[in-house]
Amino acid sequence: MDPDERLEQMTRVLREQGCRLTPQRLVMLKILAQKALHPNIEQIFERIKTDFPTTSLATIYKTLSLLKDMGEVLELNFPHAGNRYDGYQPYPHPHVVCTRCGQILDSEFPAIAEFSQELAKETGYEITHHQLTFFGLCPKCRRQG
Amino acid sequence: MDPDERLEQMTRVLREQGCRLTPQRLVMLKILAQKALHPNIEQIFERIKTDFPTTSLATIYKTLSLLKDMGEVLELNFPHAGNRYDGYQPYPHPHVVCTRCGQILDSEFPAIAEFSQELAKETGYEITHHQLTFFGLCPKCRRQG
DNA sequence: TTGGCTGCAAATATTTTGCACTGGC
DNA sequence: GCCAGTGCAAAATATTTGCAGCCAA
Repeated sequence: MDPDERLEQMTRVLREQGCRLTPQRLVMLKILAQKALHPNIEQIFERIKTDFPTTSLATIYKTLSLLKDMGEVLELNFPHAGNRYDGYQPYPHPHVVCTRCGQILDSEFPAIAEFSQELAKETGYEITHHQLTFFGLCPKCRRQG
Repeated sequence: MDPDERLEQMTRVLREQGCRLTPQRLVMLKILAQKALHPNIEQIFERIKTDFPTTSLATIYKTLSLLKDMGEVLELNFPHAGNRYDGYQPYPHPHVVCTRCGQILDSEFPAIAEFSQELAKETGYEITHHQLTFFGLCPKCRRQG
């Protein structure tokens, strides 16, 4: 899917849920719909402030929380790179994180879905989602010692 | 391995690294060496305070940081259950977390080691560790709606 | 004996909350 | 015009740092 398509999809869902599409939110959705960006709160904040200088962090937090609850944004918890957000692929998929520079790659590992089902059967848990992250050094940071 | 064995192992490593084994640390190691406990900072703090009421959180944080750096404790980052710590199995392994009550199960998924190597080859990353977590409801919380 | 460890307090960092005002629908 | 959304400030959390005194080795 194209990021523009995804943006349109997100705006549609927001409207359908009876949420308002403020200009601030539109900028935010544009950022989140980008492919392979994985921005953190601060990056979203800085970007929105270029268009709307009075925007507050609280608004970012509130809207992210809304989008998370609607399943339109995936929150990624990376101890080395802070929380990141992905609205382009808002479903679980593996990530590779550079613990030095914070670069993030997307990946996929189909076998995990099957394992998740086995695990649910084994443990009696109702498993709703998962998070798989690989940590290490990206090629660039490896070269820099 | 037995938790007692693991405890002995941890104390040995600490000594070998030239670190001091204070009574506070011994209590802390005993907690961390337990199997399937996965305590958070607060739980460690409360437990140590029963023996040493003047213990401060800063000490807990400092010692945990030390143990993490030595690879003797694994830090688990769970958005729903706060950071947890595992000194019994201080190497990556999957966890199943109940998002309601915070219960945590250990698991294992051997296929992931192979995938990690493939990923390293594919991406050029030097992958050092990973974290795989499944989120959902435990049997008990499922029954409670 | 002594340098790492502890504990207190203060500084940081991060996220949440309350509330009056604003503007999308 | 209504009420969800915004923005400011303050509060609540979470983690780190500095330093004086203590004690395990």
